[in-house]
Amino acid sequence: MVDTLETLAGVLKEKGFNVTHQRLIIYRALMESKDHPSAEDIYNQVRQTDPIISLGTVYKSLEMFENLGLIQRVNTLYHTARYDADMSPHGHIVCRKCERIMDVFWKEPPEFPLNKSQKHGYRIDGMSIHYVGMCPECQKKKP
Amino acid sequence: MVDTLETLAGVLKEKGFNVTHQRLIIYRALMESKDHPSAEDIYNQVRQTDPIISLGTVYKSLEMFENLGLIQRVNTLYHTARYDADMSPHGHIVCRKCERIMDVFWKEPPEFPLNKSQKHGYRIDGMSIHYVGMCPECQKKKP
DNA sequence: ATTCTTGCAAACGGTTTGCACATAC
DNA sequence: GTATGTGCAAACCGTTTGCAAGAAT
Repeated sequence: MVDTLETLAGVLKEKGFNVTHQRLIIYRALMESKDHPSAEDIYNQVRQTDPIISLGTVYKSLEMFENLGLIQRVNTLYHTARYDADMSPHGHIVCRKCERIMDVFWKEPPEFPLNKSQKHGYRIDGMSIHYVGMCPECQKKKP
Repeated sequence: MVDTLETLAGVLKEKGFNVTHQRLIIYRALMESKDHPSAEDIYNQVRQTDPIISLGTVYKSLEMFENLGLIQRVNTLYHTARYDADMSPHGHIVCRKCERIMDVFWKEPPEFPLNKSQKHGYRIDGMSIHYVGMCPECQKKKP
């Protein structure tokens, strides 16, 4: 996560990309969100202040931020991609019913280094830990 | 993973589902595959012996097997769902370029019990560990 | 002035759905 | 004979793409 929008602007400039109003508000919406929103969630959020922004722009900006390593997509088993501006090491718990996602933090983030044979020749760039379960609200509902 | 197709038939009967030719060959195709195929991969495989099977049936059967806990969907960040008949605890390495998936086994499969505050009230049903990287073939290609 | 970016709308692709016919039991 | 499952095709929906108009530098 970039600490401030000024830092985002710095990264964009440094890489030769323009600093646009849309990129700033999209990044801010994700940074201020705590519930791992989808592209459409972000779109609905930013539309409140910029009613003519397009969903396509949201997708293009999110893809760019991800390529720059500023945000991550969260791994779920479901149809819709979810995003997270928090790049510190942490896991996720996903509700199998409503797909709500919560963060899991550890005092010491777990590490699972792989040995040579486990790597199968891959270069490893990252690791994620992911729990599946049911959130408190969905546990109360009838099946 | 169910050891044999006879066991699959047993599970289906026990739950009140019919044992059909299609379900048997779909499960077998997945069980015998080592590369975490997509629904369409499985469809192309079973079509070789049963040319009039439909892709819809493949999807419906896979969903049923997943609900019965006989197979799992593999967590990738990409558009297409991938399936695995191996239900023993293991992780996956996914190539960010070609999306090839390899298994990761440990002598002692890692466990990460969560404490009360980490669970956020969720009931936890499972955990998965997931590496992102680049496979040997894609490392050789130019970007 | 030039390059990059946006908004729009159509296209795309994996998945789901509805239903008449077929199959398992 | 009845309930369940299949094949087919259309619908669905999140995402991507192409391009003319607009904004950033």
